[in-house]
Amino acid sequence: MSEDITLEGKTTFFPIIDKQSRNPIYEQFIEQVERNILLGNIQENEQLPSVRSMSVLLSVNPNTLQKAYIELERQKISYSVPGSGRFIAVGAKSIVMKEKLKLLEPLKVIVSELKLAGAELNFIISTVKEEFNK
Amino acid sequence: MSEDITLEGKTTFFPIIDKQSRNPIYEQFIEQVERNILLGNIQENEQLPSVRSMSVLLSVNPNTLQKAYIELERQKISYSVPGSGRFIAVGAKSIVMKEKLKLLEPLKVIVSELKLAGAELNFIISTVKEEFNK
DNA sequence: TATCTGTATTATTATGACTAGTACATATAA
DNA sequence: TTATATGTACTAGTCATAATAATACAGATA
Repeated sequence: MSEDITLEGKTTFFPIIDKQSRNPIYEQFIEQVERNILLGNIQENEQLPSVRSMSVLLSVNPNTLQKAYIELERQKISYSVPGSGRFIAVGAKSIVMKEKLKLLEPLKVIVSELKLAGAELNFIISTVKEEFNK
Repeated sequence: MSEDITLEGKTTFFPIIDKQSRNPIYEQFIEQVERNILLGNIQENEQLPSVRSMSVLLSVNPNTLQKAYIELERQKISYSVPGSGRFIAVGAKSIVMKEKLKLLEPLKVIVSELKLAGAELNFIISTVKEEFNK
């Protein structure tokens, strides 16, 4: 979903945005930042590309990216220094990890729907195992 | 999510629509029809409420419901007889069951994201078991 | 015949995502 | 100091989709 690039001397990441997707661009962007934090591609206190430079890279309006950054700020995943730049917060990874655990809820919904559709427990579990060990 | 009612002598179902939801009304409606088929609340060849009567029940525009019905038609879950009414197709339940198995894909996505977030396999599996046996 | 049913069409409204343009204050480096 | 890059804020406009509104027509049935 993304590849590393080098930008102005700072190693960073290059999100792939699908403008045709039903998911809003700003949500896709947040998703990829979080993903790269988990992957270790983005470290604490590392500087993120500015709204303006990223908007050029992705051919996306700066406001769209600012919206994404504001949401990351709200979640304490990054912090901004006016005039200086935007950085990954200390503890960002653990915050993302905790947030991702909320995926257990949609997981439960899917399991209950699969059960209703007649899927067997062992079938679901083996699917989970297979995917996990991939 | 829904409760049984009796309408014009025909036992049917009464979908609960959340107009504030991000999910379109017509998708919510389809979801509940499918759910009630799986639950056995709607049988094969059973007549569905007409676009007009259902629109009154749900305080929703007839066109919105027609859109939902057309999609159910497309999936061969129901069929319509102009002038007569709309009915659940033979084999509808098995079609819905097959369709619901597509939920395995988002299930896999969630599992891989949970893995990335550091969740352990046994933790995921016990969550699945717990939900399944609920 | 009256009334129910599905079907089709056009127009309008509401909302959210996105874009466009501008402005201003702060931090940093030349 | 000055120039430039940064974040921030604001207003307006575009675009697509969902939903509504209103109407019309044809088939089935009591």
